[in-house]
Amino acid sequence: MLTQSEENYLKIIYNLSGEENEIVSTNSIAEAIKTKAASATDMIQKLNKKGLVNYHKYQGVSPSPAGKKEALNVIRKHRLWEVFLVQKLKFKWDEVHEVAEQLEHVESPMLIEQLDLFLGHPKFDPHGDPIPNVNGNMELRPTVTLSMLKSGNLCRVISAKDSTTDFLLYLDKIKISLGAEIRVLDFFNYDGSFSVSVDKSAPLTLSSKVTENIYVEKQ
Amino acid sequence: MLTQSEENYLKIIYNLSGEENEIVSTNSIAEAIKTKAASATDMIQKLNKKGLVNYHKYQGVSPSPAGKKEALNVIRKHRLWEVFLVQKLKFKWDEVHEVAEQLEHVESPMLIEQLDLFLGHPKFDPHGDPIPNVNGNMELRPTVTLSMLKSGNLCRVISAKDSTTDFLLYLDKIKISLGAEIRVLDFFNYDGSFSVSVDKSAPLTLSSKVTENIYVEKQ
DNA sequence: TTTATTTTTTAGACTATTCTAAATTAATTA
DNA sequence: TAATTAATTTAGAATAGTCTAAAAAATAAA
Repeated sequence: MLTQSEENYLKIIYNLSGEENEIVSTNSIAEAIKTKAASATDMIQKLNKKGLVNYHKYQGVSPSPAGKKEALNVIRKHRLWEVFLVQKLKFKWDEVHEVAEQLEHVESPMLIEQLDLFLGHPKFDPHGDPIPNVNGNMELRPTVTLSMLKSGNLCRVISAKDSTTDFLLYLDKIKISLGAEIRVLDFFNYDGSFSVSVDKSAPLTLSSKVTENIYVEKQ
Repeated sequence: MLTQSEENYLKIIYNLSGEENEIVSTNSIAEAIKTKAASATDMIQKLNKKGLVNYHKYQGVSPSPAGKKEALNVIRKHRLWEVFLVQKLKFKWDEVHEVAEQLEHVESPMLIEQLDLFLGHPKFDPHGDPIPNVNGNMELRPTVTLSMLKSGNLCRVISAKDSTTDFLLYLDKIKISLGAEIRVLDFFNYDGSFSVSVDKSAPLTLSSKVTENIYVEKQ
């Protein structure tokens, strides 16, 4: 069993390390976790003793396979909770992080599996980050925007490419929320605008600037 | 801001103290929290310094108004999460406690208000315990059982009077879950059995033993 | 009411985490 | 390559919570 602090360090080391398992500096970890380098060193050494990171004094750290597995589990929990907060509890996309930081440390495999089921096994969080499955596997970030679809296509909203408050508020106003189902009704070549129906609503016109900034999953 | 440990102590002191604000012994607190009396004394003194309990050496403790308020907030969170776990994530009524013990410490007033809204402002948890509102006010435990209703009455399931696994499994089997809407279709004087419709299902016959053990809220 | 028992508190130690300040190593620059 | 700067680690202290063992107070029993 890992402590909250250990989980946080592992998650951040994994995130900073990236796909290529690059070596991460003590300072970058300390900065990301908002603590001092000395504290980071202490924890790194603790994680090293537990076999969760690869560490060589003064050289930096990278996650070990075991540490990567733990990190992915925390990330899975974090992102599932973010989906829950946005889709079910109507949080704005920029309000979820702090709460998800707490929820991710709740320990109960059953809780997470049931939450995943309840949310319909989402593949991305509200920021478009992929959600690892129980085995730690996940998809690549979404690449299909609403603007790429044709008349008649049906899709589901994954996230916003532009995550400025202005844009999120606009989406909120026109009732386009994460998980919403959008049908493309028409496309106007003249200005690139779309006519769509959101969750079976009356037709709505969206400018090309808007459709280019909405990531969707084709149905 | 209170620590998790402080919240746990306050909750337990409040629970042991009861409606009458009785004085609670150090030993009973230690036992309830599964720790040693010496540890309980330490924490009691800490809470006393913070003005959250009334304490006199060797005499025992009781919650102060401020401590009571904090305790009720934790209890509110605990019970709302229990409802969520049972109603939305399909936990069995005896599986929720451990997870709710963790979730209750997540700090975010917005989270709890939105959760409350999402659940439809439930007044009782799956064990029939009342859920305090934001001001700490709550109803008395439910007293109306399904057996007290008449033909045509509509009600919502609050909890089970009998919480043995056997009974809970039976309820599960016949699809009577917490929050389910039950309409009384008919009553048979001969054996006291009821014909009911659960969530608009086809008629179902329930023995008097069953209807007497289901707490409901009349609609 | 004195003695025995139980309860509660204190004292001192231990773990986990964090911090500051100093020491050490690595990297950069002149 | 030597000196300077930056990054990292160690040493030692602080806080929060817990524990065991011993002391003190309250309660029960003889």
